[in-house]
Amino acid sequence: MPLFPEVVSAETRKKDSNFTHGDHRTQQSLARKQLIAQQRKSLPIAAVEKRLVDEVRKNDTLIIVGETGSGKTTQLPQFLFNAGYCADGKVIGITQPRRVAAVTVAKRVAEECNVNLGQKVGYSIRFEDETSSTTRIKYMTDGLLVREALLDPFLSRYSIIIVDEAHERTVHTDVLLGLLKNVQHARSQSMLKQQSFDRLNGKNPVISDKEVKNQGISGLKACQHAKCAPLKLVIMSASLDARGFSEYFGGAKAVHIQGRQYLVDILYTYHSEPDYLDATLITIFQIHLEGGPGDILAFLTGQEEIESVERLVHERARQLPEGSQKVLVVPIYSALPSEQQMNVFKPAPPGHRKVILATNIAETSLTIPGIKYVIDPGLVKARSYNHVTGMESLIIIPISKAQALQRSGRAGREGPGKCFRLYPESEFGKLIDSTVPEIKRCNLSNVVLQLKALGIDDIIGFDFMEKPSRMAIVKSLEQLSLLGALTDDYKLSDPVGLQMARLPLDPLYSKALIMASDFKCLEEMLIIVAMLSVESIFYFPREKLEEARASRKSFLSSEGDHITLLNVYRGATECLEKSKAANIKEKTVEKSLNKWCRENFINNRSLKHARDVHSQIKGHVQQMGLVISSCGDELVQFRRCLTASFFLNAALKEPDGSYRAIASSQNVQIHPSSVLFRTKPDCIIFNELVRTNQNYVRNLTRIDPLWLPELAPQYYEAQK
DNA sequence: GAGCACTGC
Repeated sequence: MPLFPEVVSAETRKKDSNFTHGDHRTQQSLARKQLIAQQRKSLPIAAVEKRLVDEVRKNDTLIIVGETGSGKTTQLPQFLFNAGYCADGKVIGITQPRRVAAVTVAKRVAEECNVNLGQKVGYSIRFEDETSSTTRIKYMTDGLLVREALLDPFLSRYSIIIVDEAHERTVHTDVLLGLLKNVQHARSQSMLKQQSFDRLNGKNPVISDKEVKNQGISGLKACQHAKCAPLKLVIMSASLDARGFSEYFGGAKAVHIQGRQYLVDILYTYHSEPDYLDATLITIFQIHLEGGPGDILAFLTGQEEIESVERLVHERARQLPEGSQKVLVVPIYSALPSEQQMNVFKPAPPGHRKVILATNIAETSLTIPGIKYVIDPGLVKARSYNHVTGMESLIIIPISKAQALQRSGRAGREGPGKCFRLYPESEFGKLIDSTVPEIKRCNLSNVVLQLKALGIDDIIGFDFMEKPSRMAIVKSLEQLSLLGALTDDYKLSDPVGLQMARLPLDPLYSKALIMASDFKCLEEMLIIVAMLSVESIFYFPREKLEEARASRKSFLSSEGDHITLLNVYRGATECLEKSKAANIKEKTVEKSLNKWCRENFINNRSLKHARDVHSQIKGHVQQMGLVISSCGDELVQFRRCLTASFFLNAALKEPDGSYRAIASSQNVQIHPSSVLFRTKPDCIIFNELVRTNQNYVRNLTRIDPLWLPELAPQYYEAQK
């Protein structure tokens, strides 16, 4: 029996790009069209089209609870388009928490509508905009829509905004929900004003400053003249409990759509397992020896666990009786280079069972075909943030009930499956219902800065679905003040605060760019900020650790990690320029860069990302009128600039070789990944403070302690 | 001597 997932498969995507003419092709494309029509008709949501459109018409805000496979993401926007919600050139916007989802869904819907991508149906994500003036159904990431609100506070081009996967509660989703609630209110107010004004046929309606403040929206005046029709909101969630969303939107109506998911048998252990890695290993082989065909997906918490279980599986597989089915172990986690990530999609060779060892990446981000068995130890590595110390930590915690459900669902995509929970059923009852929203677990500086830029001055009074603690907000306000982004009365400062809000970066990095303009090393800082904004540039595979280390030496700077990163970026640029000069095709240029990455143990995905960030940010700073100059070999100048920018993150060496972070008085160690791990200079500036097994600082540069009072007197003079 | 997962006009 076929299963039609909401997101198109890789095979479907391939067919998109291969579209050509010709008789055979025409026949194929006709068959494909029929298949699509058939698939659409058989989706659970197809039966309730009229009812859904009616509910949207009747309710300003509608909550849709849709299970996996209901087809809500691809179908609802088309229903609403057909119901006339794009009249007058208005757009239906659908937000997704992830880029790939926005792209693949948009491609699928364009195909279903039989249009080229970027025409009626398009998508917009960071670095990629596949939309045009004719786009009416627009898929995008939620973060992008928040950014868009900075330019158009009323989101005036949208008639409807659909927030998909709202149950994931990313920071962006939560900020967006608050923002949309404001915009919806403001737009219905503006409509009322407009209507009463039309009746009175007098002058322009006037809205007082007080009202602007009440609505917490800047630029309301700008919208007075343009007729802003009311904004419809649809919040889509996969969690079974819609109450939270409904309450937040003033008792909004919630409807439920059935999904299409095969039955998954849930099995629990009798007792708690003290060693979940060993339990995972035992279960893998129990399934392998006793279970029917089908691949196994085991959820582990990180790279280290995955690598160690991988070794253990290999060892034990050797002891399997002669002639029994073999095991193919495939690891997958975010930091793994993309070529190796792709291995999870390859089917196992004949006579093999595939065992996938994954982090949370396989919970929502990747859908791996062929999974029949899921092993779930019930744990996850999660980020938490201490607002008092500014310390981030990665801790292993129990998952939520919602996560357990999501994980087990991975076994029922293509047929009935089994999920082995490595804990007793009584433990399941003790799990929290859903994961704590990210907004309660992260540094809020960026959120606060963006809200300020949107004209919302009272952050503590802002109507978040779940309010972050007062302390968290106050700390962020303090940090932004220290960076000069806020005035004495906590308003956004001009130009520094405004410029910082415009840059899609951590506020600290935005400030560093502004500083670098004064220090005449903006060229270097652009590179550093881009490199610091991405994950793990260096790749250290366990089996080639020594080679990888030797390779990093060629980029190493004794001044620290920042200049080492600078050297890597320049090395890559040099490689690109060389192959460009050789006048070869663009594809070959890319290939030679990938080869360079492989040879130098650089993660090519991270480097590509850094290059994208670099070019985007460079565009922004140029627009802002900052001068991009280089300090050349005067790297002291650059290190002084790092000091002036990151003065809040300085640490001094203690007699025992550990460090004391000056601002928070915490005892920290240099992270072993730093090039200064052995050198241990007297005074350093760092970018990250992370607690794992110990308190670690990462991404550091050696500085002269005397630079601190000289370059950040506002902080270090007051400290004395 | 060590790196959950996402994301940004």
